[in-house]
Amino acid sequence: MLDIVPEIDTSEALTERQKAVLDAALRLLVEEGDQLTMTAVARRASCSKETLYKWFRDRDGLLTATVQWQASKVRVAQVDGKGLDLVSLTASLERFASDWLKVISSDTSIALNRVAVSHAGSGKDNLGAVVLENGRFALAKRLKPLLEAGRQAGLLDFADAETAFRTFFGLVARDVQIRLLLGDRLELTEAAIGGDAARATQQFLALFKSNNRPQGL
Amino acid sequence: MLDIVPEIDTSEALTERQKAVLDAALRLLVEEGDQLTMTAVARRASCSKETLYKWFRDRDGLLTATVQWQASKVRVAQVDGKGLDLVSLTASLERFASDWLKVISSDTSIALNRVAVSHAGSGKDNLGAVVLENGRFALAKRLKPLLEAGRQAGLLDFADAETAFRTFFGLVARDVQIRLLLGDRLELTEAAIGGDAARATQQFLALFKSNNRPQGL
DNA sequence: AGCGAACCGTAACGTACGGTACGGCTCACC
DNA sequence: GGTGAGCCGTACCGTACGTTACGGTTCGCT
Repeated sequence: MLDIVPEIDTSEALTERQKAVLDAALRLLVEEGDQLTMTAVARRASCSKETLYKWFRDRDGLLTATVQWQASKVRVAQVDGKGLDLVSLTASLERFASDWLKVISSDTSIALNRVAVSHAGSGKDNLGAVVLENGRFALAKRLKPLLEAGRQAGLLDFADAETAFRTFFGLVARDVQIRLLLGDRLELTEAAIGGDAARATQQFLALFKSNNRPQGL
Repeated sequence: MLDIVPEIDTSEALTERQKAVLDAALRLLVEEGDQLTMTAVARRASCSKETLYKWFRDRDGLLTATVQWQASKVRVAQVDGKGLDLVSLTASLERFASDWLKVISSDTSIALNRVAVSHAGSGKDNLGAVVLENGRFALAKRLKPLLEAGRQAGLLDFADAETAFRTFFGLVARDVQIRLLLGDRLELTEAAIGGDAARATQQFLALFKSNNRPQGL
């Protein structure tokens, strides 16, 4: 009995019950690491495996839905470029840096990235793409308008917003994400994150501030 | 029949046959992704599973030995700080950056990091620690003397070598490693790597060159 | 030549897990 | 009150894989 299974509605239209199931999957993923078996999810969510398969088609569908459900909950600040000056630009950049560090150092992000990395190693890479789309690329989409606004306002000087973004990304994240993914203990206190965000922002401005461009670039 | 199994000699004293087995495991890991089953390794290496278990105790031991075997083959350039001037410092930094980009973008590194990340998610994190030790921390151990020499020579100005290293790391790697681990196609040509290494080095020097320190740091 | 250790090939075992089937319960709707 | 859809709990199936066991073969050593 082969049936044409409709595409899972990956972005929205989740019932409250389904959200609760995905929350349970999320909690399980964070707590138990890779032990995200269908049986465990069903038990944790107090639902049947049959329901999981009906709602999410298969294990991959459940994982994808879980990642997207988490992504829909995490939204970093969005800013507009109205009346931008150096002070507000600096504050916005620091905010972005701080938000991003908080995200990538959260247990949830670590767990989701781990499962996505594992998944990317085994053929179909949809999960990794979803994580990237909702993580690094979503951040770029939100940060680039700010960078462009900074350039329009004559505060920043760069040739390519993508390149500028990647430099900012590197200055902020450094070795944090890979170390956390590899299991390195590296607790980031609120204060440490604030300091790192300020440092990365100052370094970024030092490299890209208008009329203050360092030689050799 | 319980036997006291001696600790696996994790660093050296591998017979040629054992090295050949680890090479086979490495090739399999790169080609087949996470399908590194004991059966597949035995078949690929033309040895018996019994031998695998005798030599490496269990699957974790085999993975660990494989990682260390690969690490023993990859050695980035080491430099000494004799007669250091800005030109040679720049060249050395570029060399480090280029080597590191080549390493993290290699199929082998990606495969090993993937399996280590997966492993870190499931309890015992030894593999992740081994990868970090032979990757990011080994790089730091080799780069820091150069940075210190640069400071001694009055070329660089920084308070903490670790912090300076992490900034360099961020400027070089940016989002490359996480994107590759998550399955993003991102082929780095030889030329692109060279350009990135030069850019990262210039940015690093702009931030840390002596008497040229940007304001706000 | 004879012996024993090491190793190969393969079969077998136990278990874990993805996926399916089914009986029973709840509840909205007629 | 009847009915049917949706869901829970659980048993079940097939398979993949880690690990062990074992017979046969090679090979160095005496």
